[in-house]
Amino acid sequence: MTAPRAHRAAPDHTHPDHVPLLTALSALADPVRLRLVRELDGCADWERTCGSFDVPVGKAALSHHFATLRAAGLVEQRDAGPKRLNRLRRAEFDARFPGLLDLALRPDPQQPA
Amino acid sequence: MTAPRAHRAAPDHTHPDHVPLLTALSALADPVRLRLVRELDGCADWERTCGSFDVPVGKAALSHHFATLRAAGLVEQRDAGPKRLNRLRRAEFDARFPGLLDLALRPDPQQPA
DNA sequence: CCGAGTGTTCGACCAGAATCATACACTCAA
DNA sequence: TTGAGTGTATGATTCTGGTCGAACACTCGG
Repeated sequence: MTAPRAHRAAPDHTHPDHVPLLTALSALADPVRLRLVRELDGCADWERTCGSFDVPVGKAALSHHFATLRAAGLVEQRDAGPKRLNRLRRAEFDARFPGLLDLALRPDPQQPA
Repeated sequence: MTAPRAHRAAPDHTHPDHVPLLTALSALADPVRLRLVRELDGCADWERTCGSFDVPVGKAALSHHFATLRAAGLVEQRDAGPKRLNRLRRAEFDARFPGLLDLALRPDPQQPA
């Protein structure tokens, strides 16, 4: 009857509405996180697990980056078994910071990477 | 006849078009620089000298912040006697990063400062 | 009840950025 | 030519943030 009880602590999210501008800018001003956001943008919601991203850092750092993205209101996470699925908060984040996400996702002419 | 020769090295600028996205975001993701940009926005071009800004840092740090802003294509400087006048590169920067400057200048509901 | 897979937490380390105090360079006016 | 005003450069210090390795927690399938 009841939904499956969560034995694992749910990740703490911050809604974009409550995110300071400096936090949002800092979150995006990192090459690894920018790459995560961009890669996430190419996929459907709840499609990607944390470990499925092609970034040159270890598990620990990756986990930390996702925590930063959650705190900045950029990413939402949901537990699915042992994995954790991700979703880019496009609409909410864009409502709080109009145009910023578009800017981050647009290919950068000055960044050949 | 000739224009007054520059005895002082002219500050090195970077046009917004040549600024990587990460550089622009990092430049704005700092409380002091954000304040400089905002304060500069309230004034006419070439109106403010470097020392005329109300920020809680010493001269050296302030000079460094202006160098960062120049490198990010956000600010242009011109020598005027012993002083150095500043101008916010609104149009050029907005053309390169549409909406970003507006976002930085908009009052932040989550930042009571 | 294990064991593999996934992600987090902890501690430490390191690189880069921000800051300061000091010294320096330049410009203008007296 | 001197002095006040303005900004930069240098070196040292401090602090923040990104990173890793290892240990831990949780889930699911055998």
